[in-house]
Amino acid sequence: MSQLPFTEVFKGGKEGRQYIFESAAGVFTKKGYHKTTVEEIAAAIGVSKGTIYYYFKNKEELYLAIIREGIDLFHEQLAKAAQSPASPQDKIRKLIRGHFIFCEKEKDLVFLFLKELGSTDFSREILADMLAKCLQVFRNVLEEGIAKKVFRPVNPEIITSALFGMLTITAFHYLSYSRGIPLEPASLALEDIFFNGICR
Amino acid sequence: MSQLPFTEVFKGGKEGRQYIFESAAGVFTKKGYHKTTVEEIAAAIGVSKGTIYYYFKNKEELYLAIIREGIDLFHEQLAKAAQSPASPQDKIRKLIRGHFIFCEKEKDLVFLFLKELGSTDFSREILADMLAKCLQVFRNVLEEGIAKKVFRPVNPEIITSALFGMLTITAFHYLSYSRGIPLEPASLALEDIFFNGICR
Amino acid sequence: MSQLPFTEVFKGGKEGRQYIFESAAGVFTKKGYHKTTVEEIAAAIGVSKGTIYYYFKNKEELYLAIIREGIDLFHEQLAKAAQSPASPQDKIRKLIRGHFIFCEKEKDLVFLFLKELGSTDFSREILADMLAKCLQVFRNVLEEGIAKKVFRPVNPEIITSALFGMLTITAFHYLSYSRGIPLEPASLALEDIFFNGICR
Amino acid sequence: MSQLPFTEVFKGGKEGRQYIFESAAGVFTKKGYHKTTVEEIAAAIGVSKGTIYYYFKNKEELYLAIIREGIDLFHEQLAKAAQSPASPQDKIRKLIRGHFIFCEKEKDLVFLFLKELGSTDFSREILADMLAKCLQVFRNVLEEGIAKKVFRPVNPEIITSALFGMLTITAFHYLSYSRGIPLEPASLALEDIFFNGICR
DNA sequence: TATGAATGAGGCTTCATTCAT
DNA sequence: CATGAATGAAGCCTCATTCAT
Repeated sequence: MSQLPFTEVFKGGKEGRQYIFESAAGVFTKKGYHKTTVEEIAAAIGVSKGTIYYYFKNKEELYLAIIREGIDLFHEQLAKAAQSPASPQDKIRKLIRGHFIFCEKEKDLVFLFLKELGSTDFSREILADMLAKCLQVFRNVLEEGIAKKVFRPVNPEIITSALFGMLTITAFHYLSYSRGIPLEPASLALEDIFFNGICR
Repeated sequence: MSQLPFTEVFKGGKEGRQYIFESAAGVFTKKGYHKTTVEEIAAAIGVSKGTIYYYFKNKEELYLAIIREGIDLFHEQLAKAAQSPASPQDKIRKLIRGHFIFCEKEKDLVFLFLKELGSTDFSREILADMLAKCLQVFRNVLEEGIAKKVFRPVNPEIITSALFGMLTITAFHYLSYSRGIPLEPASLALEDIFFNGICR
Repeated sequence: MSQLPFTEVFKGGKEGRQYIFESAAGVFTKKGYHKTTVEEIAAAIGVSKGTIYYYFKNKEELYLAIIREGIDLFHEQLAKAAQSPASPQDKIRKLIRGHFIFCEKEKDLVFLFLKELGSTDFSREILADMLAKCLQVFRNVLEEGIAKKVFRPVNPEIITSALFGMLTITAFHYLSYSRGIPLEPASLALEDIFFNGICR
Repeated sequence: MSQLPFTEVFKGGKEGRQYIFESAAGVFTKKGYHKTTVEEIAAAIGVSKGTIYYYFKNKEELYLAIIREGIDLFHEQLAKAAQSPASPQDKIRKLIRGHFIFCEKEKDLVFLFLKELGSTDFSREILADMLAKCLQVFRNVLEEGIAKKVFRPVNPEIITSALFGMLTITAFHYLSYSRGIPLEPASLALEDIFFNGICR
């Protein structure tokens, strides 16, 4: 049974619900929500179908729990990058690298997120969470830089989503072709553009 | 650009095409691929279920046709913006506005695209199409600007996806909260950042 | 495929819904609601499971339709007996015989009704219908007799349910042991008791 | 009369028995046999699911035990009413009141009985018990009255079920609309009809 | 004696797809 | 060209029952 990287975050006895939770994530990310059957999840974990329903109300609840957990993990990584007592620029640099590293490591999860972004199914409020929580980390750094006058007084909402979009889509661009993200060149290029712009 | 088979049946020409988009695409977007039934699509278009299968091999082909058609439409808009005999900077400006205008107008399609981006289902090669065709428009302008030395010699692949991501995620950010995109402020802000960067 | 007697009431082409309706009744009455599977119904009719759902929203709707129809049939029989231009006593006599005849002929249906009487499942309002509509027929005759002073001025609500109970439970008593109802003796005995009482 | 195995566990004796009735029987009655889960019963009683299976072979046996116990309780009440050294008429009067009082007090059980009456499931022989044991009480009184020539020489089988039906359905009529049974008026009315008939 | 985690058979329902008309 | 009745495979979920502790 494959373990997703991000499952490492759960330490201690993998009892019941937790155990299912982690294993199911792998299956869901590999095949997507609809193509994954509860039977497959059960088989992958090595328990019976009934056991899934003993711990989770239904397939959807299990799925949402995984999404939510993944977002928390992502947020955690970003927050860590932004917490250092560095300059705003350096924080941005760390966020860029942290973002790429997370995307590379949790590729499956990232695809899952992207799918949910456009979803009208049920996880729209999850999306709100994600944009709210994770974008906020970027925004805080931006606003700090503006306050410290190292950044120009831009509209923080717009520029936050712009920065986040640069990173996300670039990461996705590489990942979707199963190429690795060229961590240093890409990070440097995006820093450069974001800080200095493309014009001479 | 391919015409959907029964486009002409309904009012003919452009109108028929619009008709299809506003019905089938709308339904798919509102409920997602899996939650949308062929029956609903048929009802939305105003034909019977059998008719769908008369023109399309199956649900998936219909869906892909819509995606493809939407991408074509998007590409068309971008290409138009890039064709003008303007400076690279002005072309970028036009692309930014064109991107936002399209996203605002074809909101449903945009959500559909996003959903597909993360898909493991079947439309991965569609995604390739999209990124290839549409990103190429941006890339051509970038490379033109670099060649003309109005832009710095950046890595075109990375910066193209960065620019595209800025636009896409910003548009999505506004649309997902059902706010309209603030066309002029957002366009100006993104131009400014992309051209000049955030640092003083 | 067995035909319930009461299905004779439906003349004309047994199309779709009607056809399923009638055949399903037989299966339901033989095994009861819960022990009857949709698969069995489909098999009994000779159609596929999907066809059931093409015509009925779900198992329950199919069942309720059958119950409702049966009650209507019962009410119809009673109403006919009460419509004759006879004396109240004669109408009572006819109602008694009509009740017994119906119970004998539609034994399966009667058991179905009884089961529903005590049900808390979903058909409680059906029960209300039944008691309201069918008891009303008895009550009208009673009140007519009271008005014409051939009956004593009893409480119509109580005596109606009493008369109805005499008939129903007596019929049930015989049917539940798979004995036929002794039509004439039983009818005469109940008439006699109801009209004259047991005391000398 | 059998004691439910774990009756004594809970408060012991009569109270324990009441406890069982008010919990298990109550749950069964509120939701019906099939819609009641063993888990709910266990929760209502305040034990774990396993405990149910420690004392009862399966759900059905538990259910039948409750039915049987209820019938015993009912029979007990009737027998008490019929044991007094009163006249046959007075015994009938007492049976009528006893019947109503029981129905009012054990409303849940009565609904349960009614449901079983129409059942094709498994408790058909329970029904036989009930009709046999309880009807016999009425019948004994009737035959005593006939022998003593205070009642006319009617067919005891038919008239027993008739009397029983009058009471049962009238009680049910009131209970099913959640109205209380009007004890005195209803008792008097049924006595009157049963003794004297409706005709002048 | 009591528990509750685990099971797995079985039921209901959905819906993409076909095909005779 | 167009229909819509009919299908049946496939999936989700329930819940009575078991058993190790």
